[in-house]
Parts: sequence; structure tokens; C-alpha cells
Amino acid sequence: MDTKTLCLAVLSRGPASGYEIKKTLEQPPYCLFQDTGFGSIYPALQRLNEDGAVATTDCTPTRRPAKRIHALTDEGRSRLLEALSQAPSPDRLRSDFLFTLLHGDLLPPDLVLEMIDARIAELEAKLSQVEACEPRADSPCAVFLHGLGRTHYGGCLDYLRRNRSKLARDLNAASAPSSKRAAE
Amino acid sequence: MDTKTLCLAVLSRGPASGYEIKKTLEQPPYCLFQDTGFGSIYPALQRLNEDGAVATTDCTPTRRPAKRIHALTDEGRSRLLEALSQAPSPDRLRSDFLFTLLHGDLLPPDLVLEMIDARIAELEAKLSQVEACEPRADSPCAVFLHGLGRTHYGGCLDYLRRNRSKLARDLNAASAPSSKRAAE
DNA sequence: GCTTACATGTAATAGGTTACATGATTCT
DNA sequence: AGAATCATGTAACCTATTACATGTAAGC
Repeated sequence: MDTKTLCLAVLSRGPASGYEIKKTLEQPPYCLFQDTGFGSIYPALQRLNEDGAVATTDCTPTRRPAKRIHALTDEGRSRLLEALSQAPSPDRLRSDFLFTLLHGDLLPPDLVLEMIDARIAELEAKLSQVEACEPRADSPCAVFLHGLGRTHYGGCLDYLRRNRSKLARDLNAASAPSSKRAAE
Repeated sequence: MDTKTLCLAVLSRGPASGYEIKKTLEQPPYCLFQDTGFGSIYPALQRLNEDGAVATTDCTPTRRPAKRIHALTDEGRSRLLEALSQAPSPDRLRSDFLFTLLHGDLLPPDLVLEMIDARIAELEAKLSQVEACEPRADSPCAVFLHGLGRTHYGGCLDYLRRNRSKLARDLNAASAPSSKRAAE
């Protein structure tokens, strides 16, 4: 999904400014599977306006960078529908954490364990963030997605918590086969 | 992680050509959280060679595009270690599927359900792919990651399978509040 | 008074993806 | 003989990130 479609999707919930779109995208559920900066949003909104997909009106002309509210047009709505109807392109995950973990054998055991602890803390934060934003009950899809998010984060968290100590043992056994110093 | 680090990591398992690196990256476990094309790999290897991080030797000089084997140098190894020791930057997931699902209320229920079925099939394929590649028992980190992958895919799959029918019901109830045609 | 949040936009850069270009070898 | 796989590389393009540039309003 390109930034234009992203903007259209957010605008389908109601008119908004570029700044507000960015804020919406920063919060769950969007922040869980998308990320975009101002540098992508503003140009996208301009092109969308040129193409007639959104109607832009200056809301606060007195203010210097006037707040520009963008509203979906019929053209924009049908474009969004079309984009959404396409077969979704495969997920793209870039995870430095997972990548590092895969090569954890090259690193000092303590460092690996620290990274896992940090990840556990992050997942806890994300999970409570997800749980905090209750989906609207009138949207079956939002409810479904909410549950999926909870399952995903909860499952990973659970795994990390339950297998951390085993990894710690195995790692220390591998790094000290004979008998180095035991504790630090 | 940029492509250069990716190449160094693959080369830490042993010398390889650019083509072989690409193949390795296409398979689990790498393919689960990374993706890179030839257009990124070959330039990266050239720069790595210029920087002295890898030693490149033409393996089959008779063949026209000679097979070029790249081997990690000490410089390359310490560079890899350094990159791996950094605090991992946050995961970046771009999921058209999740994005579409979030806006599923705008789409015909049947289309949403079809997408979920397709996703279930994809996840089944990925899970069996992950389960097929048994990690080396001597690498605690690889074993840990393998378990994490299984937990992740298994958990998502389980959720989708168990909640699909509920979503179908809710979606049809929402789209036909009174009494449209029942079946198609 | 200072800092944070609001608010928009441009320009430079870096990076990756796609398409192109070429050719050998192996399998069917 | 033809297709698929092996094998490397360049160039164009597209996109996103980053830094820059500017200014207001609200809260501390």
C-alpha cells in the first residue's frame, strides 16, 4: 500500500489534516503495520488533491501555515475501494531483532539476553497499547483484527517469557563447556 | 539492517557467491524477516570487497560470468559483530492484508472472507516450511528462534481458523440487517 | 520565558526495486 | 531442442527518510 492509499483510508473515517493523518497513523491499530512520515504524507495529499481524490479546504486562513482539511471525494472513495479489493501483496517484515537473534551465537550471551528482555518490555507495552484501544463493536472487522493483534503479541510474549531461562542455560553451557567463571 | 550486514551475516556461515547468498536469503529462516534482490546484493558485495570486509576470488574463470566466491575477512567479522551488537531498530511490518482487513467493512463480506482463506493457506505453507527446516541443535539461538517462529505462525493460524466463522456471521448480519438474499 | 505540540511544506539523499543485458550449464 | 537454473552485473526509476525552513498556540 502506498502512502496515497493510506491517506485515503484514514480520510474514509472523516476529513482530516495532514498532521492529523500522521497522528492517526502513529497510533494503534495503524502503527502496528504501517509507518509513514510527514515527508511522504504531504506530497501524497497534494497529488491526491490534483487527481480529484480529495477536496482540500483551508480551515484556518488567519494562522500562518493554515490548517488544510482534506475530505474524501467520490473519486477518492472509489479509488480506495479499488485498492482495497486487490489481492494484498505479501507482508514485508524487517526485523533487526529477529535477525540479530538468529546470529546470537556470535554474540556474548549476556547481550542476547538483554535484547530479549528489552523485547519483552516492548511487547508488553505494545500489548497494553492494543488492549487499551477497544475497537468499535459495530465493526466486525475491527473486532476481528483486535483479537488477532492480541493473539499475536500475547503469543510472542508468552513464548519469550517461558523460554528465556532455557535459552540462558543453553547459551551458558555452550560458551562455557568446561568450567569458566560461573556468575558475574 | 542494510544489505551489507545481511551479506556479512550469511558469509559468517561460510564463503558464498552473490547468487548463493540470494538463495539463502530466500529460504527460512532468513526469508521470514528479510527480503533483498540481486540489485542490492551485488553492489553491496562490491563495496564490501573495496572496504576489505570480504575477500573475493574468481572461482570459475573459464565460465563467462565467473562465479565469484566471497569470504569474510577479520575486518568483515568485526564489522558484523559491531552491527549485531547495536540495539536493534524497531521492527517494520508492512502488511497490506492487515490494512485491508482493518477496512474490511468497506468491502463485500465475501471478498474479506476470501482474503482470510487465502491468508490461512499462506500461513499453513509458511508454517510447514518453518517446521521443515530443523535448526542445528548446537545453536541455542537458532532453536529458540525456530520455536518462536512456530509459535507465531501457529498462533495466528489458530486464531484465523477459530474466528473465521464468527466474522462471517457478524459480517452478514451487518450487511443484511433486515433480510436480503440469504445464500449465493 | 521556555518548551512542547500544532502545522505545512521543500530539497537532498540514500536506498531499494525493476528492468535490462549477457551467457553457460544442466535437465527433460 | 528447449526450458530451467546458474551466474553477474548496470542503469533507471521510484520511494521514503532526513534535514531543513518557518511560524503559531498552549501549557508550565
